[in-house]
Amino acid sequence: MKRDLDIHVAIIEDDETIREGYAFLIGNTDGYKVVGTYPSYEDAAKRIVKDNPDVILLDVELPGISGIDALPKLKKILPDTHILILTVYEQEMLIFRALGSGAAGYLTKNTPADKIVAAIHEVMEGGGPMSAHIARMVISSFKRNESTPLTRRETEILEQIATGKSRKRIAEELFIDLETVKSHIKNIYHKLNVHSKADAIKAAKDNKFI
Amino acid sequence: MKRDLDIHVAIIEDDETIREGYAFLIGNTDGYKVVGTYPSYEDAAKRIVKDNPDVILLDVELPGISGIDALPKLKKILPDTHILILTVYEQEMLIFRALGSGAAGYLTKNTPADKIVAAIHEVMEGGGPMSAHIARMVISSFKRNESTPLTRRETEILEQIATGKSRKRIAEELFIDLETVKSHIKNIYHKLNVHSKADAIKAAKDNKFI
DNA sequence: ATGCAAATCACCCGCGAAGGGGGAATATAT
DNA sequence: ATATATTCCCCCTTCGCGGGTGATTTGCAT
Repeated sequence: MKRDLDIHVAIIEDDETIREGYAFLIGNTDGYKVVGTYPSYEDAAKRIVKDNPDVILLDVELPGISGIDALPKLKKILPDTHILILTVYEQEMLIFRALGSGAAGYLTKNTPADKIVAAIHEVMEGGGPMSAHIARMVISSFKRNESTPLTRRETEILEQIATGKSRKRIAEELFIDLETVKSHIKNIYHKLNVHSKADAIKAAKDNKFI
Repeated sequence: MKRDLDIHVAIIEDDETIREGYAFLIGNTDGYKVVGTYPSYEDAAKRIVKDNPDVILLDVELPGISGIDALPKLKKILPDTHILILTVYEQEMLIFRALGSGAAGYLTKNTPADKIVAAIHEVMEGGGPMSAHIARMVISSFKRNESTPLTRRETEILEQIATGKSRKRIAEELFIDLETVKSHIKNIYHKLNVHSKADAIKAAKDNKFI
């Protein structure tokens, strides 16, 4: 029984077996209705607006335009539709690009069918479903390196430098003398073994000191 | 039956009812052993190293030293122990501070008991369990504003500026003339209505253009 | 109490970078 | 065709940046 209260789901996935498998599973779950399945972004573009899904399951490895590149385009034509990435890839770059482009969640393809249905529900409730390993990568992207060679003040000043502020402005905002700031910066450069703002920022970011 | 193969769990939580409730639930789950329960960080500090838990459930609202401040201290004395934050608060600042200090996951207290046990297991398997709403906040922290007034090239150059690179260096790395970079920066400043690097970076970051 | 690290301030130098004004020639879409 | 993006060119002044060498004070730990 399909009703209008159902969550409308669309699937963009090139592998027919997987695509129809998901469609069958989701379509036969109470409360869900599959309004469209497409083998590529190009195919989806033609019909997805009038199919008007609430949630799109999007594969990243698609022929033609990749899922990652399709994501911002889909968000543009369907701004209120939630997009769930579904992929075998767990590369950091892909994950962060997808999330930056407005993906609502990121699942790996080994996710069991019931978990995918649960994820769709979670997305509709304002959640952000992620596979365990993905969540770990996302969390560790926040983690700072606690064994920094920099002192508290040095770290603080380096953070200010990273916002593009001049030494003078940093001095004013920290209520210390310009010479003090210069002194700290010199010490930072020595510790990080660099000779410029840009290199210090890069070194610090690479090592998660800031 | 408690064995050495069990996952050793410690609980730091000031509310005795909640603390003992969790301890009972986890302790009576096969495969888990509660090795310590403490009402505060100060109490935990005395015994937690020899109790040597695999996972700590950490409340944020503790008397004395808060859970957030306790987190880096705990990571220092037990570097290989996973810490799960358990709280009623869903403030962005708290969440990101906790994750930045090395929390392995972040659960809200309305999480059902079986989900908490599942989260502990997930942590041990290298996952990063989060409550749905938390995960959403974490994900949206990555999301860029797609309606930027800046062109692609301008965004690209502004990103380079935000890394502290000089205009000359940016020109070299993008294989364009210094004058072109200057031109782009002038346009960026006009569009963002600012008159300095620092203000441009701030404006762009506030609006998630970069 | 003594010692060390952290944080503060001082004055030197040379050079390049930053910010702002003007204009103009090519793409590249739509 | 027209707009926008991207590229390049010239002018100008001010100020910031990187580096050298030093001193002082504060606070924490042994």
